[in-house]
Amino acid sequence: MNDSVDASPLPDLTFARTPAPDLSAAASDLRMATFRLARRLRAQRAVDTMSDGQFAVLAALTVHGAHTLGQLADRERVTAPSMNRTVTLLENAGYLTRTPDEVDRRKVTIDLTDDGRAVVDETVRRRDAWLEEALSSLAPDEREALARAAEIMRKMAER
Amino acid sequence: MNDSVDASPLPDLTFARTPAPDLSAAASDLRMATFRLARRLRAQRAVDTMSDGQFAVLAALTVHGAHTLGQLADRERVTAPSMNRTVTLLENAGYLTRTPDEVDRRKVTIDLTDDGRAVVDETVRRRDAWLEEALSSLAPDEREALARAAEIMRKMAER
DNA sequence: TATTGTTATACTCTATAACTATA
DNA sequence: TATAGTTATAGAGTATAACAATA
Repeated sequence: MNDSVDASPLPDLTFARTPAPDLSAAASDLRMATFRLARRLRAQRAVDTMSDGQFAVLAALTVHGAHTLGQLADRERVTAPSMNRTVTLLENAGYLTRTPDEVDRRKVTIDLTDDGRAVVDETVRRRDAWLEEALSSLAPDEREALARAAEIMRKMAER
Repeated sequence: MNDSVDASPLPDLTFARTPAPDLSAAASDLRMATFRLARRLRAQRAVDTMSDGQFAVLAALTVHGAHTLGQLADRERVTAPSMNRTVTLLENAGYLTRTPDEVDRRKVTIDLTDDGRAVVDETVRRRDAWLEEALSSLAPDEREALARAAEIMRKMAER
């Protein structure tokens, strides 16, 4: 276990707020709810010996296709040596492959193996299975409220 | 900088889902929205050289008061030696104090210093300030939808 | 003996600096 | 010279095992 799945990296802080009572209470509530649900979701994973950072690489390859090392490092906002290490671990585990670029021989193309794809699929399946179960036990109008909120939250996150 | 503030530990995966189209699409949307907003919020912090794990300790002390080492380790789901190391770093940085327990002299009481409290306050202030700003630019009915959703999300996270 | 905290040691993930190969 | 990737090295965070002090 390399990863405290249900720990609290960012605890949900309930504080008395001072300015603009309506908005600030809403902000605190939304912050707490977001962190708690994210933590709960993060606890669902397919290979629980895999770190978030490793899984993020597999997921990026799934969503955006093959990358060079530098592209992966940029996307995940880590340095090239850090990404290199992560990629090496994933390569050794059989989840991805490194292939020299035929055109520019300084580059390597990194892509998922079938096993790597399976890990991503299974993790996503577990997370959404848990969420679907939770959603199915809600009232229809509650589900609708969440659907609406999800759209707004994504818009906010893009600010 | 010890911490990739805006990296993507758990990328937002958009997949074609197979079963129960309504619920599964809703689940994917909510998962994505939750992770994105959480990531965006996490990027707001007072001391950007402080890890999430260190901040979590300060926040726990703020919310729940003084702890023994064992209590902190249990709360954050790490081992006692790990927590001991984190506490030592925070103690050296001047954010908390260790005091031997007068009654049971095996124990130590760990509590915030004024500096530690200031870090927590400032981080929470920044996060909520960002959120308040974002909320204030929404339509009133959107804010209402988020408020309702926050309540439901908290309920779901407790499952 | 059991509990609480600490130290010893090791492995992962991160970084910066230096190096190799290629453009 | 500049770029892409890698290797060398070090610090932070995690763990398990062993130890010291106290109950």
